[in-house]
Amino acid sequence: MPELPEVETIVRDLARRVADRPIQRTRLHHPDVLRGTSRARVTRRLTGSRIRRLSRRAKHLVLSLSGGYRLVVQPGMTGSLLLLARRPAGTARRYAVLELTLDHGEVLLYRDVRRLGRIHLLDEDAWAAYTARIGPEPLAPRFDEARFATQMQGTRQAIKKTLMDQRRLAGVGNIYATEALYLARIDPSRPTDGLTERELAALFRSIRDVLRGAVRRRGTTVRDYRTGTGERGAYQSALRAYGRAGEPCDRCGTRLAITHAIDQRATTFCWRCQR
DNA sequence: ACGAGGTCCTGCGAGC
DNA sequence: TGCTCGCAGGACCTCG
Repeated sequence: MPELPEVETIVRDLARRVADRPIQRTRLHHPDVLRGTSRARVTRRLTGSRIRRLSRRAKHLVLSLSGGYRLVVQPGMTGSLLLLARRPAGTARRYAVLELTLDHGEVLLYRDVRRLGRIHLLDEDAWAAYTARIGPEPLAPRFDEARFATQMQGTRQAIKKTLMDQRRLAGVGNIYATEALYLARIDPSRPTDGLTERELAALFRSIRDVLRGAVRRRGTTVRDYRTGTGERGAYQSALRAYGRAGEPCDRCGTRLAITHAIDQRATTFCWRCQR
């Protein structure tokens, strides 16, 4: 669910508010989200340490801790991170996965309805290996057309699937891949290695435009996504293809089509303007 | 190297 | 109203 713009929004909302604060207590309600670590290890490393900073890498939230460890949270489809004045009670406690009690009784809460999200606890070396497996950040100042073209090289799988491959490009998921291809007027099922230099350039621009626009509007809330302050994003009203199957294309009026032929994921597109 | 399909989970809306 | 079915923003795995 949360793709780059959603995770970026959460980080912008919360980074300053959690930086340099102590973790006084750790409550892990669903250890099944842990990967490569155990409840005991997580509790031991978190409790009594301090949050140095909260940042984003691709679609992942990164909590850097004193002591050199990083807690990496992949929100998956339905995860969200919230800073609360006190422990959640009643229905707010439902779906709580990890509760970190900070000072002044405030609680940093990770909740995740479907629990497809994952949590890793990584030391410096493990983090280096983890981040090395992820592709470049599309909004980084140094990321340019040439780098994008290089990342897309050497595969004939559908361009939409390549865009969503986190090893090739960081942070793009189903919504923004769909939108970027619509804006660039490229058929999502085209083999990646068949795209011209010109088409790749158009796609490079549309990816950045779409992601920047979505960050500006604090993300897309289809259902579960919430910002770091618990609000809904606003980019859903700016979507031009995703979720609009059956509606007219805003360029040519043709009804937008939907297919599940690419990686079993919903893809909306205009068969007339996307070639 | 690639595509297909299963797995992890729960909730929701559609249709009967 | 209550049931089942299919689908949902992600990522990992195996198999052929």
